[in-house]
Amino acid sequence: MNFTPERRRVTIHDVAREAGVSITTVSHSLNGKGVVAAATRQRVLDTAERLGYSADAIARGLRSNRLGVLGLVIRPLDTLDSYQPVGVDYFVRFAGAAAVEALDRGFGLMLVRDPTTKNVPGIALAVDGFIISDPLGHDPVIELLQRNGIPLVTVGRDVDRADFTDWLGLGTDGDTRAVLNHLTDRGARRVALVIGTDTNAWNADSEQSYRVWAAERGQTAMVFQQDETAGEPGGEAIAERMLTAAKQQAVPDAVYCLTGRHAAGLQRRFQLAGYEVPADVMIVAGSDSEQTRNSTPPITSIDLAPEITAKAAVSFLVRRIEGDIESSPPVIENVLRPRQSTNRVAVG
Amino acid sequence: MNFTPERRRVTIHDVAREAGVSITTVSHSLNGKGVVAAATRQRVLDTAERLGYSADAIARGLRSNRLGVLGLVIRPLDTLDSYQPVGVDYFVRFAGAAAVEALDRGFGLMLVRDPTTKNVPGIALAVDGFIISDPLGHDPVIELLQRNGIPLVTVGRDVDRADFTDWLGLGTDGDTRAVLNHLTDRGARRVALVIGTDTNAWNADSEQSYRVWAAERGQTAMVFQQDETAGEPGGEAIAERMLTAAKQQAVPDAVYCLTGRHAAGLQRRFQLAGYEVPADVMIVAGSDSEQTRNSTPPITSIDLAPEITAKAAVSFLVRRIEGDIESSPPVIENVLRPRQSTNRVAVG
DNA sequence: TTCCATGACCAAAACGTTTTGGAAAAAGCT
DNA sequence: AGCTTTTTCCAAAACGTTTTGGTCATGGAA
Repeated sequence: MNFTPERRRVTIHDVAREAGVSITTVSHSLNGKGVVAAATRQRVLDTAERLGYSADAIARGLRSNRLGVLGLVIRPLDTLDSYQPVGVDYFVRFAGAAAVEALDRGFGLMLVRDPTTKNVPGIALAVDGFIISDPLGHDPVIELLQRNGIPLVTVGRDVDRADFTDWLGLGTDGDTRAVLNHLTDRGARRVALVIGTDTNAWNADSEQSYRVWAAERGQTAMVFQQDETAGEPGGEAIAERMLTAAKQQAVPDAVYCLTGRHAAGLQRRFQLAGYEVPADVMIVAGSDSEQTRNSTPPITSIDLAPEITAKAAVSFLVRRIEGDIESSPPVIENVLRPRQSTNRVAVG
Repeated sequence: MNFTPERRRVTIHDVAREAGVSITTVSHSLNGKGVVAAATRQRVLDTAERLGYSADAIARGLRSNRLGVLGLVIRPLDTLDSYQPVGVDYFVRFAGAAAVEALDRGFGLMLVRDPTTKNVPGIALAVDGFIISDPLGHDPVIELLQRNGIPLVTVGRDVDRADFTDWLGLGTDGDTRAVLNHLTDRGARRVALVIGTDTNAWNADSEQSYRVWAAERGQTAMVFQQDETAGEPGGEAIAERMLTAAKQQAVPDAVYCLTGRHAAGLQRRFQLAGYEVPADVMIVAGSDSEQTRNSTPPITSIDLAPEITAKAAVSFLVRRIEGDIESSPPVIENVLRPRQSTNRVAVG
């Protein structure tokens, strides 16, 4: 036995007829809009309750241009081309938290892949607003949404779009300095940085902060780049390059990898070459993940707190949708989780 | 500078005016519905393209009762009350894969929390259909959706609703037998089962299959139950109970825990008591997760292949929505990943 | 009494589509 | 030519709301 019953909703007309009033009065009573006598209003409310009426979201959406749905685009997943990157729990946690927060505010949350591609459902452009996580430089998605007048908020700014200010900072500068200071506190002298290749703010700002920090200390900057999709083998490859440096002097005694997978692979390769972690080289990851938690030794990481970021993003977007032009985006605070990979006492 | 431009869409009327035809003709041309001269049709298509027209999903939804959105409710997450259960990647992968598959079929995917609760956005009941993952017994969500005539498909059946047949099997019986046979092949004599407390098909069917299997072999069934939310400590607690059994005879030499977190905790507690894994006791988990992969030793698990299940669920639901009453749900095949926790040679 | 507020309600328009039931023009047939 | 069929198009209805611009009493102020 299968159920595909007649889809007959109880409409506002039914309530109006039953309560002996016009649909206007029903609408007003339910939404507290017009002026309606208390007694009448109560009668309408009761019959609506009795009939199990609730306004059709689509019809309402058509009339009031407000669907009650937020769109979420996670750009790194678009480029990763797989939505199941094993061990990367940041985005999942982000999406889950965003969904819950949206629900709490009376919105649904729709996951959407790059809406500039063909075959994207029309509904994508009908949502009330978008959260774009980690946009690329000159991101065409932002372009498209702006052209359609759809409110949007990004998590991490578009590095090539200085005039767009509705973004939440990721606290990248603070994080980077926290990591670098943590490392030098433990005696690191030559800290290298490994970033990804996506043109997003996380990569760009981390590099920028690192270079400034290095310059302040008169240290030569050592920046390596590796594709986000390369995973642990990508980390190994970078380690390979570091180890085969021309002069032994140039081999770093601490490495800050933004992604956890690079960090895990890199640490393994260093160990294979006979380096002790943390004694000979210390490792830090910019994003906590399964790999950082479970490497041997466990890798010190920034816990990116996607739940907090997601909540903030939803709340910020909702304010924008509701016409709050002023409120400025909150600043996200992340926390450094020291683990064994940097558990070394400072050397005078 | 903030962008909240006027949200003025180009409508079907604009296209009609520009092309010098009626809106009927535009609609027909675009949807290939009526009969329209090839030349006219092309002209309409061109102007639509030129004006960047695309039909408003809401208006279309109102008229044709079809929004282009699927709803996804993951019941275990409703009971877990947190959407960020660390280490549980099954549902994230499920949601991601479902979103992608839905997109490929021209649908959006909306994450929804238990829609029977208050404060759920009206849009939830306006979607074209629902996927309910792991429904509870007599699940009120199913009840609600059926009352509203919304097509739905469940992943894992509602154990208390025999008349509802639109569900995808999880292959639980096959999985259970595969695990149990794997264990006896390696010499297990007293296999215990640890299930959760949710009244879903996974728990129920696993227990059922286990009991039948035990009866077939004349083995006394040892079934333990532990709350899903209890996590690793919950697994430790169960191990505690096993170890303090009245007679030493009753201590199992192999344990099949459905959830990875129970398995990890249980294994740790056994090791603490001086048991060697897999020599003294073998452990298997019914759901691969971070904990099973990274325990010491790594725990043999069923890889639940959420991507395949999700794809199948979406495809099944879409067929239902499109009125295909016949097609019967596909059967999911999962795979057992042997790891060190059962790496023992059989004892004659 | 006349006038003007005010309170309570409602008819109709509007939102942007799809679809129904034609109508007008063209073509074919006898 | 007269009739029927086919082709091509369109006006209007419908989907279920919200909102606009009223109408009609009622009551108080002049």
